[in-house]
Amino acid sequence: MQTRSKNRKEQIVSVALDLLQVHGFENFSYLDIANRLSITKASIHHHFPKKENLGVALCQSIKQWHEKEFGKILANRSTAKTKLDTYVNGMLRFSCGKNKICPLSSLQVDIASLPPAMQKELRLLDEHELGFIRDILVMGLKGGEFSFAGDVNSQAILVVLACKGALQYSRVHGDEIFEQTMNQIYVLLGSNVSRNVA
Amino acid sequence: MQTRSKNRKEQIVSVALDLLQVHGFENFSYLDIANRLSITKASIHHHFPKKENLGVALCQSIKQWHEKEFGKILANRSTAKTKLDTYVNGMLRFSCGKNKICPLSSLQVDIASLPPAMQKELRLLDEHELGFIRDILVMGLKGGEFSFAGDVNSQAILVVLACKGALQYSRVHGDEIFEQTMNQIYVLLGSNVSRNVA
DNA sequence: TTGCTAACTTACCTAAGGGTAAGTTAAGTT
DNA sequence: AACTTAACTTACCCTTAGGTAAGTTAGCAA
Repeated sequence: MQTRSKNRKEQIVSVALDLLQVHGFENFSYLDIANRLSITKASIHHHFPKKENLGVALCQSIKQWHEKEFGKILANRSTAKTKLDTYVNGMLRFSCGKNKICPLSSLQVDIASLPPAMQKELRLLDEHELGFIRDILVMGLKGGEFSFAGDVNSQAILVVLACKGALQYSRVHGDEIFEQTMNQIYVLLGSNVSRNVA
Repeated sequence: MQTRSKNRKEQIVSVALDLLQVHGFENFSYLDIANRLSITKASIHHHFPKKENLGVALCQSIKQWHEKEFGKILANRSTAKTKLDTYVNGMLRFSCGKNKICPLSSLQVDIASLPPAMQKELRLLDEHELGFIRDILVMGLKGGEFSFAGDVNSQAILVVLACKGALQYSRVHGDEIFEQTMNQIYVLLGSNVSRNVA
């Protein structure tokens, strides 16, 4: 038998997060988690009776992580560009190592099959992240670091979409795509680069 | 019993495409398709012995559709902006009606679980689409319609990512997000709008 | 009309998924 | 040492999934 652990719940959520980023919520099973932790399926049901419970816990865990990291980034006395960079390279790339996608993207795709409780959590998560990016963009605009046309909110959405999309794409087409796309995003945020007119 | 149909294969692929866009490849079953067509599961196995076969057929069907539509758009004597618009509103939005995402996005997310044959097809599909968008951007630059900084190829990736992402996002957060994001993309492509400097 | 072929159906098999019930055992509390 | 609690395990259940085998039937061609 296995040694018991007090933080088994966290371990389960942690493994589930990893599986979520690789296979999606509907495509991993309690058995997958159990095998990785060398415990039984039923043991996971003890901590999370239904998969929906695990799913909600998963969302909340992501939220806590977001709150912590976003807080750190915003508290730092750094430029908007640096903040964005920390988000991209410190959070996105780090947590979404090779062959992983952003957990929120993963959930979004499965939205139609997710229990309502998870849908609700996901919406909150997305909005929270979006607000964070918007804050950075506003800061960058005010400080003269960024300069772009159009609405700030729309631009924030675009930046988030593009980061996630680049991650998703690079899993299929290789890592260079990510760098390339991120560079282009920075360009569009308005570093004073010469425009590409014919 | 059901009346037999010669184009059953196409019917199956067509239903599968719909299910792919709503639930993802791993999350629909032969039974789902069978029910919609009022035939049996085994009948589908007759046409597509393994699900992988159906998956490859699905990819090829998408490819044919792409080739046809891309061809039409490029042949049209219209502006680059109009071409892009036709792609977005005529193809993406049309084929990805409410609560659907782009089939390629759907497959990308599941890439880790897909059989190699499908992975290969997916890569081809992505590259084909990317080339199409790049052609439009190049045309727009040459004609003076577009004006943006940075590399054309990177910008093409960004545009594709953003469109797909907007579709994915709007399924979770409502339809307005799509319009909003698409507008912002057009702005970034360099309509001569005043820049948003503080 | 006969006969071949392809589109089916019925009836299975096996594995895996989520989930439950009841028992076991480790560890802290009094 | 006795009691309680919570972390587990074993052993199930039911349903769905992909897949197969063998038979049936519709439709076309000779």
